[in-house]
Amino acid sequence: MYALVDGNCFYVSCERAFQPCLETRPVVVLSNNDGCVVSRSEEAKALGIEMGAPIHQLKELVSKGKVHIFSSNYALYGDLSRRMMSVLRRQAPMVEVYSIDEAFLHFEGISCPDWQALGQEIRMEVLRQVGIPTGVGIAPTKTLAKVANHLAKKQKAWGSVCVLETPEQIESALRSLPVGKIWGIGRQHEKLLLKHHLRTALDFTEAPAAWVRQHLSIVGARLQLELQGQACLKMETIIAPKKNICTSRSFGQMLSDFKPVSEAVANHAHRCACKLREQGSAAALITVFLNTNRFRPELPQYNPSLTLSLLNAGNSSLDLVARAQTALRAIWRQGYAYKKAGVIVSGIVPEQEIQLSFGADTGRLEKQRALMQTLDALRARYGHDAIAVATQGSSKAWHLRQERRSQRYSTCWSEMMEV
DNA sequence: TCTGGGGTCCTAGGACCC
DNA sequence: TCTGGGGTCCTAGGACCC
Repeated sequence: MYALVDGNCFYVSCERAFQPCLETRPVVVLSNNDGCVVSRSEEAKALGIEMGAPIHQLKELVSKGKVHIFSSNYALYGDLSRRMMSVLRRQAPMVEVYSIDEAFLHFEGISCPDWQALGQEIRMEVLRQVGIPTGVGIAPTKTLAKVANHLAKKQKAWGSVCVLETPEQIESALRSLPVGKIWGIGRQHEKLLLKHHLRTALDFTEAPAAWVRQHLSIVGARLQLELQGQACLKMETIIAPKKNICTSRSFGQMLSDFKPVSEAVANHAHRCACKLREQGSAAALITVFLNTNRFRPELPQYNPSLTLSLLNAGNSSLDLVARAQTALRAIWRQGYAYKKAGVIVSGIVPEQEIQLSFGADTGRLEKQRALMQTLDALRARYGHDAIAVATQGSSKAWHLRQERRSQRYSTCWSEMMEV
């Protein structure tokens, strides 16, 4: 059996873990730049606040003090996520961390007389040790565990745990689930399935396999088998290195001058280089892109991007920042109000397998590697911003809005809660 | 006042090889 | 009457996920 455990409105629950007085209040957490709603408490949903709603649509509720608002605090959420995962690792022989707030547990070869009780125990353990309420779905395949988890959240009477074990339980669950709610069926496929009168997960499960294969590709075929109880999706317990890495941010305000945009791009390139070194990779390609504000169609729009190759695949912050600056200068046009910039690195290879160009300056590359090791050691000891490439600047004109961030209670000495 | 930031996988089609 | 039969690699675009 597989279990899917996920944190209820995870970011909101992280905030509540340190401010229990918000337990029964409407609470939302905003995206980066305090842009739109990315997490809502049940009470906030009841007020009609939609997922993804831009904050300016909430102004009335906010001014009347009807909803508590937080900027996102990824240091806090990341840390509570790690703690939640470590509790889960003690509950099951095999754990796959699927996202910041979800994990699959696999009980291979284990027969349990009472899955419902086990689910409750897992729930209580996470709640007791981390303070995060969760929902638990247990079933014979990952996709069915997702279905069970969905039902666990909907049916409060089940105590946030739902077990689908017998064919009767599975069939009745699938009958109650709209086809678009299946994990792996998105908007486009939902539209197609509805057009062919497949309205519930059960309809989809019983559709002719050849038809599914033809219209929804191998992915849909697997999905169907999973819903029929045949496990096709494996547990992925080792984290594979990323094949693309992107760092991008909207600016706190629109920017028309080169300098602050160039500082932002330098910061993003440096972050990409750090992420590459963290996973022991190097990149052969770097892309820089800019966006004007797409929500202001009356302003001139310009959304350029340029990909450059590196002479040798690398992960040095200095090299990547320099190459990103070259790309930025090539696409930069004066006269636009820019809203966002980003850097993507791709063509990723393991650090030890870099194919050097003919006549590469290996002495210099060796020096750069040593320098980056020192830089990373300083960052580890004194914080991410302890040392920077000069091009990153210090004006911070491009920085995010973040007006309502809570304290980094669990990762920062100076922000620890005092009792 | 004023809309986020990441990722993956699959397929079709073009270009190439013998 | 009527034009072979295999392959690989790369990329763009579309679908999906959190």
